[in-house]
Amino acid sequence: MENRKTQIIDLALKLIREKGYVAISYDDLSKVLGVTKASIHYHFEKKEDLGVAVTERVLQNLQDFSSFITNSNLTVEEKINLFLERQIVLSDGGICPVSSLQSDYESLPEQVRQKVQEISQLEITIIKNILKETIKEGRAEEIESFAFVIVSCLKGAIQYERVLGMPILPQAINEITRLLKG
Amino acid sequence: MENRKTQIIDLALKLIREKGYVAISYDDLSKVLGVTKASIHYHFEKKEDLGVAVTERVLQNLQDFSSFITNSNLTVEEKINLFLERQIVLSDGGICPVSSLQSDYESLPEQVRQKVQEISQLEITIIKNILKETIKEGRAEEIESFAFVIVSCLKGAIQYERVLGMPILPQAINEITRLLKG
DNA sequence: GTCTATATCAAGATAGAC
DNA sequence: GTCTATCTTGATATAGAC
Repeated sequence: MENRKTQIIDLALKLIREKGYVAISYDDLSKVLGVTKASIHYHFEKKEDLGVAVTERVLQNLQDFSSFITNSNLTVEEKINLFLERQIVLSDGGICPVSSLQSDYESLPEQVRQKVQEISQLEITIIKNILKETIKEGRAEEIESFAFVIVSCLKGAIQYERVLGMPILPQAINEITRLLKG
Repeated sequence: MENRKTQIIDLALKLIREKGYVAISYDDLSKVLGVTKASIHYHFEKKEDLGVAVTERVLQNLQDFSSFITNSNLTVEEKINLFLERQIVLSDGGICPVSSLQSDYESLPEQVRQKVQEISQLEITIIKNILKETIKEGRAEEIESFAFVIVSCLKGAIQYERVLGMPILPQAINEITRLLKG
């Protein structure tokens, strides 16, 4: 069942955003899906295989977003807003999957690590390319630094938001928007 | 041996910054220290006890830093620089312990969670209090938002730095400093 | 493709000797 | 205070029936 495979990836992604890659088990997955552990092992022989599938999904989503932004006729402001608001969606019901995987980085299997690297790099590239349009006169290093600030800030804010139970991400986004205008 | 207890906390903190709370085991600790698992269990009966000890250490460090800043005659700029540079030290050889514990939040025992909450709150309070001095005319919400941005950004930058192997934290700090002046 | 059953291993934890 | 020994549980993983 190809659908079951998708279902497992969906659930794994959700649980990784809640508890992290290390903390989730085939038992967690099988109980929620109402199947046996062995059934999950059929679709993803090793946990590493599941990790690769999940990170490929995350990378694919990001690549799709990147293409959409690049091929769109949106203004720079609209592109930035989309990028920022995407983080709100991605943080619903957990932390950002990228942050979760970054935290577990040292414990990740090699193939999964490489995917996380690709994803992290692409996130920065996307916002860097958007910023290039807005600050045409800006020096390359300044654009890069600002891209680092934006991406880092979004990810960090989601962490504090979950722990403190306060709307920190929206406030951080407001502040970033203000800084970009001013 | 009271010294052994300290030694265990030191090592646990180091490994949590590398691999996270969930991923470390009594076996990891015992192997590095050259003692048995049972010996670690003597000092910290349950993993939760060790987690509490580690987070108490982190909280204590932060409270000491807070007192030092409050009772000092430093300028606002110097205080901010100290706060920022402290993150560089804390990120040496792993990610920030606070980020690591935040990522594992859903898997933490209740007592440890509460400590992580306290720590996260105190970090924000410290930078908020510093900012209050510099922007006397600033509205409270603006100061709060900017505090969120600074703290979130520092934590996120450390994550990207480790994954991408680039000096992202220094660049982010430069950018924050620039924003505060401009 | 999903199941039962089971193997293997590591983790958290405890009892009791020294 | 540290050890050996052991227990329990849960996790990854495999074999083979249906």
